[in-house]
Amino acid sequence: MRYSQGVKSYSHPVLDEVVLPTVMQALADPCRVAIVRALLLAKDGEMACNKVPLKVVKATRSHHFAVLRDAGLVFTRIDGTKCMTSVRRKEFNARFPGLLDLVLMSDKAAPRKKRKA
Amino acid sequence: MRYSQGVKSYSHPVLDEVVLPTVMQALADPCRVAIVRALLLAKDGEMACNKVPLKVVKATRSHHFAVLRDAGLVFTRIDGTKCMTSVRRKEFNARFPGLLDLVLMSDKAAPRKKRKA
DNA sequence: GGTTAAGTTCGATTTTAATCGAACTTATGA
DNA sequence: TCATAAGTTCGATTAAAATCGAACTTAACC
Repeated sequence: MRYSQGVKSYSHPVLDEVVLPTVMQALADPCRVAIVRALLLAKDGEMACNKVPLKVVKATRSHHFAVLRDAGLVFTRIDGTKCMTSVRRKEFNARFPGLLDLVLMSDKAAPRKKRKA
Repeated sequence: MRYSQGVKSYSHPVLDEVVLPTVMQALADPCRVAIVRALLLAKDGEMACNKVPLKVVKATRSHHFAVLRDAGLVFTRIDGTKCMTSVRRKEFNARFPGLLDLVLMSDKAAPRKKRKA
C-alpha cells in the first residue's frame, strides 16, 4: 500500500503540461464541478475535503479530489489530520483563461447527458 | 430503424438548456476537440463530416458529431447526400464565453489521461 | 497506549462511453 | 433503374469511469 513515507504528500502537475481534454474530462462530472464551485466560493479560498457538501462516500470523494488535482485544477496541502484544498486560481486562469468563470456561473443542476430518441 | 420521414433531419438543443458538464463531457474527447478545431478553422466555417481528418470509421465519426450536436456545439444542415456542419459560434460564445477560444488555442495532442503511480 | 477523525488505497461492481462491422436510408448522377 | 457516395442506426465488444465497502495510515487528543 505504500504508506512508507513519513508524511503523506500530494503531487501537483505543472500546468503547461496539462492539456485541454484532461481539464474538460475533470469538469465533465457534476460532482467535481460542484467541488470547484464550492472551493471558489469558500471564504479563505480553501476547504477540507470533508466539508464540501456531496452525496457520495469518503472513498469516492477522495477520488474526485484526486482527479481535480491531476488535472491541475486544485492544490491540496496537509493540515494535521485534514487536508485543505484550494483552486489554483492564478495559474489556472493563466493557462485556461475563462474556464473558472464558467464554472462559477454554472449554477444549474447537471442532469446526466441523454440523447434524444 | 425509423427512416420513415421523407427527409432526414437533425435536432439542435436550445443553448440555455445545455449545462456545463454536458459541454465539458463533449469536449473531453480528443477526437471531438479535433473536430471542433477543424470546423473553426475551415474556410466558410463549415465542413462535411466526411472531410474532417480523423482516424476512426464512419460510424464512430457519426457518433462524435452527434455528441457535439447534442451538446449544442455544432449545427448540421443537409446538403444533398452530405451534411455540412459548423460551430454555433455566436450562440455558443454567448452562453459559454471563452470556451471556443480555448479549443482554438489547444493545439497539443491529447494523451489519454493517466494517474501517476 | 487507545481512540477518534480525516483521508487514502484496494478490490470489486456497475455504469457509461468509445469503437467497429454490417445493414440500412437517402440523394445524386450515370 | 442501378450504382455510388455519405451518413445513420443497430448490436456487440471493449475500454474507462464512477461508486462503494473494507482495511489501512496518519495525526491529534485524551
